[in-house]
Amino acid sequence: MYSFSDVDLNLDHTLDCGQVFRWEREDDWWVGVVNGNVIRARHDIESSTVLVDSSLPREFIASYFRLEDNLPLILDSIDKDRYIREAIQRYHGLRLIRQEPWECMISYMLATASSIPTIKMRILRLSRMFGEEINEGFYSFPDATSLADACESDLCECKLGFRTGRIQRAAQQVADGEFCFDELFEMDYHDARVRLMEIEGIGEKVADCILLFSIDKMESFPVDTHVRQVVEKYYSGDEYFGGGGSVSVGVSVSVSVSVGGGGGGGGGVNSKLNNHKMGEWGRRYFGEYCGYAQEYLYYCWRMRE
DNA sequence: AGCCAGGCGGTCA
DNA sequence: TGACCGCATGGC
Repeated sequence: MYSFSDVDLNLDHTLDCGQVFRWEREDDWWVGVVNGNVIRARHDIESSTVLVDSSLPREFIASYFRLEDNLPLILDSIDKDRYIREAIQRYHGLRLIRQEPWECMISYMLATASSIPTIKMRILRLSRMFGEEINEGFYSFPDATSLADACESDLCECKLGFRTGRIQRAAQQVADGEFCFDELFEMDYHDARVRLMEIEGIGEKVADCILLFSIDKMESFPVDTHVRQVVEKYYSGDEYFGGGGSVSVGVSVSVSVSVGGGGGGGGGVNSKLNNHKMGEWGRRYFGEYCGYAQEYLYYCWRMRE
């Protein structure tokens, strides 16, 4: 049992916000399957610490929850307006999680045009069918070889819909070594994104999720239907779409993005951005930690009412 | 019954 | 480039 004291980590927000799919809350404990292990975690209110029950090394747990991220600094750097500030205040302690890249890739390929409960169900079925049983009722996420070699009828039982073929072909590329995740860590955000999008079934949104949640690219800003809605609602005014992104904060933004295209400084840039342009806007507006901004906005929007 | 869900790939103008 | 469509499945 590990004890982490004085950490800005809210398990409820972090594990419920929709970035991970293999955690469930059971009374006071969060129970999840991570890298082939069952992990239990809960807050101890009295001592204001996070307790983690796991046979994995303590350093792994700290890395998984990204405890090395300087959350106050990050949140301060994305605190650009009253909308994001509301989300930051309401869900303070939400941290990005450092997922295993292979599992993250398949999970978000499965997430296309699906609700979160449906995604969780698909991953559960895949794990039960092709993973290893850890404890009673808990199954590891299947490795690439298992999915690459899966027979068609078994895979079809997992009800992945039109994603079935994509998943198996991606698994074959990973199993063959034709696709290597290690290379992505060496690339910058844009190059790694292009590389991921060479895989059938990975577009801009899925690539951004993989980069943000498993490849340490916090300058990634995934635009899905929810983010599209929240940006259209709160950020449609000209004041958010003018030139020069950085307002305050001593963090220099090194994310180079060309939004212009035509017209230069003309107004009306905000009219009906497509998903691609909205991603570019998000990266420029929120800066190098825009991935955190995206996640706070996403969760806040999903929890409205 | 019809629409939406952490979209993508293809086509057509 | 922009708009539209089909793609399986499940929840409301």
